[in-house]
Amino acid sequence: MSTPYQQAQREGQDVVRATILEAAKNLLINEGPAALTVRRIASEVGCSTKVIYTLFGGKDGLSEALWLEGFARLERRLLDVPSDGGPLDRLMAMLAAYRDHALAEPDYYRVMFLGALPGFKAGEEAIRTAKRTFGMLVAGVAACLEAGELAGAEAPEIADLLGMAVHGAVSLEISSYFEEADTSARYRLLCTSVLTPFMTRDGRRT
Amino acid sequence: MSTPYQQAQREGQDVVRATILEAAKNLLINEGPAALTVRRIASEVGCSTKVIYTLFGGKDGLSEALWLEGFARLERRLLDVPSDGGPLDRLMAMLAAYRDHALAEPDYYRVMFLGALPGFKAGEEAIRTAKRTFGMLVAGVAACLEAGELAGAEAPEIADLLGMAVHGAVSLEISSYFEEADTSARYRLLCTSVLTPFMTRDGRRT
DNA sequence: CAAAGATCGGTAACAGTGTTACCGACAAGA
DNA sequence: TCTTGTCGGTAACACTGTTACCGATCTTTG
Repeated sequence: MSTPYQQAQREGQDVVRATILEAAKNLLINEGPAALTVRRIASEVGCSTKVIYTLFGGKDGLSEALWLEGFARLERRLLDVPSDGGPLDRLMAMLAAYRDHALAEPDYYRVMFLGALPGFKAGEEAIRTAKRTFGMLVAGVAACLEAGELAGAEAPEIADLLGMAVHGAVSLEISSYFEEADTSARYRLLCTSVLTPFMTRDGRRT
Repeated sequence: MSTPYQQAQREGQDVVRATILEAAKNLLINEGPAALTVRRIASEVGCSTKVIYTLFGGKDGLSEALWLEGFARLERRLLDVPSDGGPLDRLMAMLAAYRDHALAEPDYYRVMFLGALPGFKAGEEAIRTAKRTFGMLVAGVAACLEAGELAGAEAPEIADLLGMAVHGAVSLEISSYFEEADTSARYRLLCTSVLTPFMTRDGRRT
């Protein structure tokens, strides 16, 4: 029960919503999370702050939209990882892609994992999305288990270990806690170290 | 060249400074980083906001004081780790103490490593303090290398790996990204996994 | 077709935040 | 004693997220 006008209006609102979100994304990437104020975004798209409140329900809604966008980008990046070679090679490539993505757009990583948007707490849909993205890592580990290149624990367990280590490495690197140049080799070393106890003779040969 | 009055005044300022810092610490632990506003702290100790600016030079100065306090607490905790057993046992105990401390006072950990105080960037002294605390971990690893319980890399390199993994585990656990109960065992598993590639036969026997 | 009702959005305000200009009170030095 | 200077309280400024008001526009009704 909706007139064509209502439908058009709703579509128009979707366009406006997308435009606002686009402005917010540019602001986040170009000037960092501190620039993400309601007034600034409104002035960027040339509307009043009220529009953001009716379309996003406040800054938290906008924060959640950016959160989801960040995970969507990460997911796209992980899906782009080629699957030449064995499952273990692919898993390592996924871990490398995770770091590359975080370093390429660190402010998204700050929004997703470092609480860069003060006061924002992820809602239900956001958490489901995060778990789905993390599931790609679990699947990568499961493939290695099936192929016999890893063994000794369940896939979620190993994926948890990888997730923790990888997150620690990336977040410290983003915060520039370390200052050495060869961070990439150290990252690879961390990943292989975590996986070593689960490597079979088959896997080690690779 | 200072009159007794000036000295007394300076000591009095030190007392006031300590009082304000105490109020800030209580506020941080009891109500979290969001409650740390200049006006709130001033009203807590019953003075004007101006005092905080003259004694700390703004909120950043107070943030840095809290940061230093957090590292001091962590350092005390790490120094309390008993040294019964071999160096590797002690290293593992230090890693466990690191997590215990972070989980016991998570808001301090948020201040130190998760940027809970928006806009605050660690200064020179703060970074030196952080490096000194991290040096305790390096020393723990070095002891293992000397005792022959670890081998295969330099102490700072292994300590970096441990630091990244441990930080990732703790920060994800604080953010309650995982929801399982047995996080302690998983943490131990992560630590041993990272160390496995560097364990000698001697170390493995323990 | 005109009038009543509803929804959207712009203006301007409110309650917060960090920060500072002003100004009175007090002690040090001439 | 009088000037000088420092310290601190008051009140403001610029900024934040958020919302009450109110005019404009569209839908529905008589």
